[in-house]
Amino acid sequence: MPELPEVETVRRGLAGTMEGARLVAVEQRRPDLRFPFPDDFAARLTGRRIEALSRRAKYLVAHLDDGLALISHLGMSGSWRIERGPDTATPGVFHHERSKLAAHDHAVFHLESPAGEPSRAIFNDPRRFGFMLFAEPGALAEHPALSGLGVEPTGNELSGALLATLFRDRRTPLKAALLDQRLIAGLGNIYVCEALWRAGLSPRRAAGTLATATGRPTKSAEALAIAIREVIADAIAAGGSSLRDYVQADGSLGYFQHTFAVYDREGEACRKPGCTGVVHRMVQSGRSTFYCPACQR
DNA sequence: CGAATGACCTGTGAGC
DNA sequence: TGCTCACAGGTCATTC
Repeated sequence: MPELPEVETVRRGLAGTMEGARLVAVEQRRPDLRFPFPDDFAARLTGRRIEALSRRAKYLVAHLDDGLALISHLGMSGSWRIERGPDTATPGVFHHERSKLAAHDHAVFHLESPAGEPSRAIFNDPRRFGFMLFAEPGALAEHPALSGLGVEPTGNELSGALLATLFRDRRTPLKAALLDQRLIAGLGNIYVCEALWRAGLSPRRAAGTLATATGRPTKSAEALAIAIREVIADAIAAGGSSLRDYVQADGSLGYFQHTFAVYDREGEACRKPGCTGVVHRMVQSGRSTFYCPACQR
């Protein structure tokens, strides 16, 4: 499910319930996801209040009242859902066989709002590429998962000039450079394909060609910066893209997938006005790239 | 050092 | 109706 727009959509869907709520119980239903759960996972969370839920790139961060931070990643197939109202399972007794849980519900966070209303936030992940980590109090920015991340593609920071600086002298294809989380953090396969189409740039083109010999941004660099920011903003406004999994915490679907210009449209007509091209698919660094050979140069 | 490849998992859909 | 294969929104470790 998850590139930046999906994670941001999930964050917004969870924040209203999680922020300010207390964790009255935590069920860890298997020893690991992609990595083992942190030591004493449930014990360290139980009783804590969630002060804020933030996002960095594709990571969600729950900030707890003792300074501990719970970092979570959805991997490829992770999702969260909120259930409201009393838990119908036996209070205090958590069984793996409990009927209301679904397959691949790996962690259940029992919450209580400041007004005393019960709810649950449930993490589900069939492929288990997702993971959860702790950052100790005061050590969030230095956490290995976050410290190497590049610029967020959502704000003014991402400019043509910055792209020129980041990409200068790089011979790697634009597709690979844009997927590199150390440069820009939060783009994934879908939005890289879409941004390159919007900018009219070939995914094969060497990243370094967006900078002049003196490191200044080319017109293409400016176009790409704008395309990235716009496609991310459009996707967030649409609630993300739902392909195989639900995106939003209330179970509703994002609808940006209906707007795709190239992603998963192999053999279909290019949507650029006046372009008679057909969308092609190729594999770059092991991932499908969708593009229009006619208008992406 | 950078860049490419395989590994990690389960589920789904296409083709036979 | 089954079976097999390819492929899926991401990252990390290993190779060259």
